[in-house]
Amino acid sequence: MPREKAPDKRRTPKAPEERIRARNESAILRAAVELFARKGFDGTRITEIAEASGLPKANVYYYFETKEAIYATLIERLLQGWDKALEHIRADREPREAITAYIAAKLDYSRRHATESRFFANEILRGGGFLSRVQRRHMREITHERVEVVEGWVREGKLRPVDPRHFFMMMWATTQFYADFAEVAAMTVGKAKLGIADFNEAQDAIVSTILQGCLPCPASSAVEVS
Amino acid sequence: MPREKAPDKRRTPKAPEERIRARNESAILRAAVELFARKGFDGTRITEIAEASGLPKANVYYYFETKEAIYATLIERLLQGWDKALEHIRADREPREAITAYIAAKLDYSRRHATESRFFANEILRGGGFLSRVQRRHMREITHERVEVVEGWVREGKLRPVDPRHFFMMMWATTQFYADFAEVAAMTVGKAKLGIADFNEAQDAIVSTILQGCLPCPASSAVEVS
DNA sequence: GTCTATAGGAGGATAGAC
DNA sequence: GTCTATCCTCCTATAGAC
Repeated sequence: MPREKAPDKRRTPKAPEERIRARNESAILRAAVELFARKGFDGTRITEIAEASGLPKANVYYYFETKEAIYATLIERLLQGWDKALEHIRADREPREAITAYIAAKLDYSRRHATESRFFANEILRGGGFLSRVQRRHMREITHERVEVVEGWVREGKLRPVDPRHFFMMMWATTQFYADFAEVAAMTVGKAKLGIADFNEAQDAIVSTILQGCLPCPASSAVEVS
Repeated sequence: MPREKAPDKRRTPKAPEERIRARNESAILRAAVELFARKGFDGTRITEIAEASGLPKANVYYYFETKEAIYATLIERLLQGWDKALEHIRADREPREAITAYIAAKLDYSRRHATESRFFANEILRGGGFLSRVQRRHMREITHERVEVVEGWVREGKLRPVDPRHFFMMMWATTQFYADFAEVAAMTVGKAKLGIADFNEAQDAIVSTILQGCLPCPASSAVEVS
């Protein structure tokens, strides 16, 4: 059983230099996403990223060739998680459950990944020019798939005849708001900062309004299900 | 007949220098709001504003002391129009009409003043640090007034018992989306750019879903009123 | 009111010692 | 892998001629 190459310690997944690299890269990206979210690409200085990640500026350049490279890495990363919440919208689920789960998942994302959400919002405000054609295409396709699911529900009479694309955007916009416009949301609920209780209240309000708004009326008499 | 001072021409409302000033200031502000909306405060260069407004850079400094001054002027201007759409939410109106009018007005604003909307969105993403205490206070109060109107409707049983603050934000977020995330919205409806037809479709979808979602169920059988 | 010129400083990026 | 020193560009802002 003994082998001449590395005894058996396949446990340590990486060499020490690799670990340093991983740690520093992640520190840079964490700092960068925050800054890009607040000040945009052009407004963010490499010096700021360096300071916020606790590294000298030259080290940032050691790990990432340019500012664009940092930004592109973050965009790529973001889009990898893009499909997550959408997966709840599946044709084989009942609209009520699927929609409830989707809204809950998106609100949860807004709460726990507010910075990433704002980073993306900033990129869209910028005009989305950093999104590659491939990435745009991916977004379009993934969205369209889910719109078709909603269309199916409408055809089957499981949903009132509402334009699926705009219905979809309603859920999207509403949940995103709590991340991107957190200051406004906090102001509206009358607090300095949103807490988990506020997100729960938001979820109740959104889910109940949307469900009532899109489910066919006959079923709506049983709306206050547990 | 030569007279030394201008004879009787009180017609021109302003002296010629005043007119030049008005024209140039407005050109600067128009260019600036566009750039600030896309790239944020830190990301926007005075040079760009000068180029976009067709003026030499030094002239921009002649009309506005600093970049902050331009930004502050735009913020102030924006907040003056802040209350407009909210005025539809009045206690003496029926919820159905008030909500319909509010959504229509906000969507109309999103369509016709998308840049201003995006400028504001950018400021919020920035953290809202350019809003003065007075301005924040104004926003808080004006919002709270309208939330109270919705609360009143709920108490009177004219609306289902939904948290008025979150209900309010739903309308806000949904309508704002079509300005701030116009690229995403266009992608979702499958076009290169949103047209007026898309806004009309959006309005139908949002109004019908929201009304159905918030009006008490008994009344909802008559939902397809003219 | 307009515009050229420039001061004074900050930013992105790199070279090269350690 | 780390960091100092530095190049060069570009920016905000101002001075002052026209």
